[in-house]
Parts: sequence; C-alpha cells; structure tokens
Amino acid sequence: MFDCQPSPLGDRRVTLEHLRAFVLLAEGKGFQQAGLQLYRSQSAVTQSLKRLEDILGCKLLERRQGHIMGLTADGERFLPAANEILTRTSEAVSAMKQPEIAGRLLIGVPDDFKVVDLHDAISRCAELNRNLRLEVVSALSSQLLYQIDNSGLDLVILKCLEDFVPSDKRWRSHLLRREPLHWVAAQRHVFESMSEVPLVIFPDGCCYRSAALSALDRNGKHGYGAYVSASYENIRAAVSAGLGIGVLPASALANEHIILGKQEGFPELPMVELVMIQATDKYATKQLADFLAHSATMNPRNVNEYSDHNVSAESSSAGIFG
Amino acid sequence: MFDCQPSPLGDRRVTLEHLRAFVLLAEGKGFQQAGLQLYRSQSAVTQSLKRLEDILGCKLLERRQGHIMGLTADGERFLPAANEILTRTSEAVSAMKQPEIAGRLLIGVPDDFKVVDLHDAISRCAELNRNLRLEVVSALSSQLLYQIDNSGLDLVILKCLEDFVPSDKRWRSHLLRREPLHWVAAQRHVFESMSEVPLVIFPDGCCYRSAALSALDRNGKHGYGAYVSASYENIRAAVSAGLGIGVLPASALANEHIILGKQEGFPELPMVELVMIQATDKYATKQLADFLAHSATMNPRNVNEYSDHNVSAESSSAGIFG
DNA sequence: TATTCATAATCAGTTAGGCTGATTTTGAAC
DNA sequence: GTTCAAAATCAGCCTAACTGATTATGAATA
Repeated sequence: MFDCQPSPLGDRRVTLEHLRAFVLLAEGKGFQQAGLQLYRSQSAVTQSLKRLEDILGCKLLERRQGHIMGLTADGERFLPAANEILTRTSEAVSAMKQPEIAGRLLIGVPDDFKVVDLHDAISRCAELNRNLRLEVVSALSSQLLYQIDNSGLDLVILKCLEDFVPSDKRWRSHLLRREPLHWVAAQRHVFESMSEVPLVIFPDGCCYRSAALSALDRNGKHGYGAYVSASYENIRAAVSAGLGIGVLPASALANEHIILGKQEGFPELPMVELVMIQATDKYATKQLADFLAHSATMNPRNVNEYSDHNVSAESSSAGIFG
Repeated sequence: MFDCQPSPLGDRRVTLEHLRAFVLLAEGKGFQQAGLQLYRSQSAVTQSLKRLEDILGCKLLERRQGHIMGLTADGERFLPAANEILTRTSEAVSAMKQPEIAGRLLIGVPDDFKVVDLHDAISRCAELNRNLRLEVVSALSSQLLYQIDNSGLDLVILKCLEDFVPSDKRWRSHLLRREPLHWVAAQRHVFESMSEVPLVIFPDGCCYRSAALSALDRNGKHGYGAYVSASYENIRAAVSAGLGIGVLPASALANEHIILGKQEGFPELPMVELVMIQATDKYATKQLADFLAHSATMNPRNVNEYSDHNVSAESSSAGIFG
C-alpha cells in the first residue's frame, strides 16, 4: 500500500506552542519580541521554531542575514493552517469557559467591508453553540448605525472613522480593529498630475468616502465617483481593473493593489475602525460579543499588524492571543 | 467594554495531547485503552483529562459509575471542535512532510455514499497545496470502477464488499474504512412478519443492494425497491420518513435510524469497505492518496469504531492517528 | 451480604522536555 | 576595524507530566 509513515509518533510531537511561536515570527516580530509575547526567552523561541522545523522536515523561515527575511515557500504554505488551528483552539476553549450561548440573535454586519473573516467567526460560533440561532443582516454601515434602535438588531458591527463614540450611551461598544486607510490603485498615479480624481468608492454615507472627499477638498482637488458600489467585492474588482483610485483600509487590500502614498503626493487619510456595538442587553448578546472579540481573526495581533500606531488593548491581552 | 479574560495565559495551557486523550475517551475507549493508543499510562490519561477539564472549567465526561457513561453536554459541545483541531493539525503537519503536491488530478468519488467527510478532506488538501488543481467526479461506485481505465481518473474512491481485490494489478488500492452493513428503519420491524420487504436502496450495481438482496434470498424472502435513489441523502431521508427498510453502513446512519438486528430476525449482512484506488502512477496521485489515507476523517480510529473486527493496519498506525 | 472483578482516581517519586541565562556567532552599520 | 543588534548554541536547571503502586468505586457474581 502506501509507505508514508515517516516517523513513529509522527505529528504527535507538534505542540500548539510551536505554532504560536511560528505565527508570531511569521508576522515579522523577531525572536526576542515573539518571546516577550509568549512569556518565553528568546532562546526558547529559537529552540521552539527549530524543533518545529525538525518535526516538519523543512525550513519555515528565511533567515539568511542575521535576522528573519520572511517566510520560505514552505512557511508560506504552513502559515494559514497554523493560524487556523490556533484560532479554532482559542475559540473552542473560550467557548467552553462560558455557558452555552442560546437564543436567537440578530447581527448586523457591514456589506461594504471585507467581511469573510467575520462570517467565518460567526459560523464557528454557531457551530460551538448549537442552541444559538444567529441571523445576519447585511447593510451599509451608515444604515446599520441608523437602524440600531428600531430594527431589533442585537449586535452591530460597523466601520467608522477613528475614535468613534456611540451616540447612545447605553450601547457598549468594542473596538475590533483599527487600521490606516489608503489610496489604492492598480497602477501608479501621481497626485499632482491629476486634475480630477476618479474614485472607486462606496455610496454616500460611507465614512471612507467622506474621509477621502474631505482630504481631496483640503488639497484643492475634486474627486468624482468613477465607480460606486455598496459591495466590497465590486469595489475591489474595480480597483484591480484600473477603473480608478480606491480608498481602502490595510486589511482590505488585494495582492494586485498598490498603495499611493506621500511619494505620489497623495494626502494622508485618517485611521478607520471596525467597531462592535451591543445594542441589546440580553446576556446572549454579551456572550456573542465576547466570542467575537476573542476570535483571533480580529484580535489585537491583527489590529497591530494593520496599524501604524500601538493600540492600548494590545499589550494587556497579548498573552491570550499570542 | 467586555470583561472576559478569565485567566492570564488563558487557553495557552491546552495541549493537543489533552485533546487526543479526550477524543479517544469520547469514543468510549476506557482510560486504560486510550493510554495504550497514546503510549501513556492509564494514570497519565486520567490526569490529562482532569487537567483539560480544569482548564476549560467544565466536566467533559459523565463518569458516574466506575467508568465512563458518555459525554456531558459540554463534552458533546467540545468534541467536534477537538476533532477538527486534531484533524487540521495532523493534515497540515503531514502535508508539510512531503513536497507540495502540484498538478491537476481527477478524483472519482461515490455519490451513493455519505461523502461529506471526504469532500472536507479533499478541500483541505487543496488548501494546503495551492498548486494542486483537484477535479472531483461523482458517480455510482459501480460506474467509477468500470470507468477507471478510460475516464482519465487518477484517484478513485469507491464502496465495495469486504476483501475487495482490484481487477487490475497495476492499481494500488488502499482500505480507507471497513464497517458492518445494517438493516435500518425508522421504526422496529419484525422480519418474520413481513411477506415482502420494502427496501430503500441504491440502484442496480450497488454492492449494498446486492448484498441485501442475496441475504434476503438465502432466507427465502423477497425484497422490492420501495424507494430507489442514487443519492445518499435521498436514501437517508426516505428511511427516516419510514418509506421502507434501508441498507446502510454504520458510518452512514442518521440519529433517527434504528438498526434491525438478530432480535428482529434480520439476517446478517457482510462487512463493506471504502477503498481508494490509485489509477495512475503520477507522483502527485500517490501524494494525494497518502494525504487522504492519513486524513483523520477516515483514519483507522474510525475504521475501528465502526468495525466489529480488528483491522490489521490499526495497531501499527495508532500512534499517528491516536 | 460478602467476594470478586474491572475500572478509574489518587499519590509520591521520578524523568525528560523545555526553559533560562550566559556565551558565541553572524552580519550589518558605522 | 569596531560596534551593535539579533539569532544560535550550550550547559544546567526546573517543573510539568509521566510512571507504578495503591486506593476507591461500583457492578456482577455467589
């Protein structure tokens, strides 16, 4: 038959700590930094990764010169799996630490955002809590915010400009992600050379849109909607196709997008946030909010990754997500 | 904001070994037996599970009387996640141990079988090998076997009666699963009291069908196709709806199905197998076969679970899958 | 009710894997 | 050539986890 039993005990020797070290290193933190987040010494991290590479039988990190130069092809291949295993574990464990979430909850998510991670987290939450019926409503962030009161939504996730303050103090809000907003395009453009800026943007009401327009305003330029869509996928595709200049946060960039920054003369854009709002005070709402807040797909590690600044929440919970 | 950071280090303390112990115990093996498969003592397994329960903050096993009486509600909730984490890990690690699988492969899978696990494994394989293009063809097992030669199929998975021997010796075949075949229904039926047996079965050519019919023959009974479908889902639903008596392997039983055995006078049915055949000798075919053979969704642990007999492969690879 | 058996829990002693801290190596920047 | 930062290496230590023996539990017998 097949002769593939490389070593007895096989994959048994791999531990979650190995994966945590690898993921942290893959994010570009050095061995020292990774050790800090894992509450281990640099030496321990080095040995940990070495061990993982031994077990897997391949190198994961490209470390030609002194320190890490990125992932090897194998590392690139392994990273998504490692991330997923850690996410699943983290979610499963924290799900067990609280009573099962039950009931029926209505969640509002922005459809003008890259929400696949969000959807994954939501569906895994449903998997771990079979007595929980989740209903997801997708709408523009601006509409979601407007509808919180009268639409019966329990939990609302929406995008907004930095330092969002909920208009109703009863709502408990939680920052899921903070990241810089970028001008993006398929090719290079020079700001000064453009008389009018063809924008690929979301419809009126979108905070990215208004941030972009007012930035242009301040710089005496006029932007027009070369392509307007309420769907993130459409926007992404339109930018890729070169239909104009998009305005997207770091996490929503596609591979083929390039960032237009100071070199090209483009003005700075504000930071944007993904915020979660508890609109009802049901216990299940709080539980779900906890789950999503914990979910590694939107944890402080990622916040940090996308961000230029440090986020206060980061250091305190690094141990949990690290 | 949210106050859910139960303990510093949080889920960091959970190890894959904990999960392995739990999964084995959840399968009804005792602590002793589980220890054997993990190459650990009974004592170690006891402590391992205790630790896991401590970390999670809930009991996973119902162990009222001397030994395990099954899972608690929490255990039931945790099991799927634990299984998935272990599967992912096992797959990811073994995927890294061999060079990336690349190329285009055509897989034939039976559509008259409960194949969700199979599909999951196939899609995870594609995830771990981005340069691999997998195309899946679904057909009746009998047709798949017939078409191996001229259809360009690289890998074929099919169901058959026990001790299947490929007709062409060039094909390398591999037993994925062996399990008993059962008479199943929605309610109890007494064999003797039935003049004709209303069967819910797959179309002509299906080995389950022929096994059932010849068993009836030997007992002087006549069966007729009360409901015939080539789709597993249809068959399952028809049995659940009480349209007749089905003939399904242990792994394909739904919750609401009951097994009709000796008490009800039903004759014994043969063991059935899920067999994987390498139809081409491309290296990628072998690699894919290895992956699927390793995949925990169809590993010896499961073979054993469904089986009355011991399978030779079981003991040798228990360490890898245990 | 006592006896036996099978199983799991407990406990103390041991072990080994992995951590720390110091040191060396490496490569880059000055 | 010197300095510096970062990673690798190494020896020793430490603790989490394992072993083996013992005890506890409950079921099945008589």
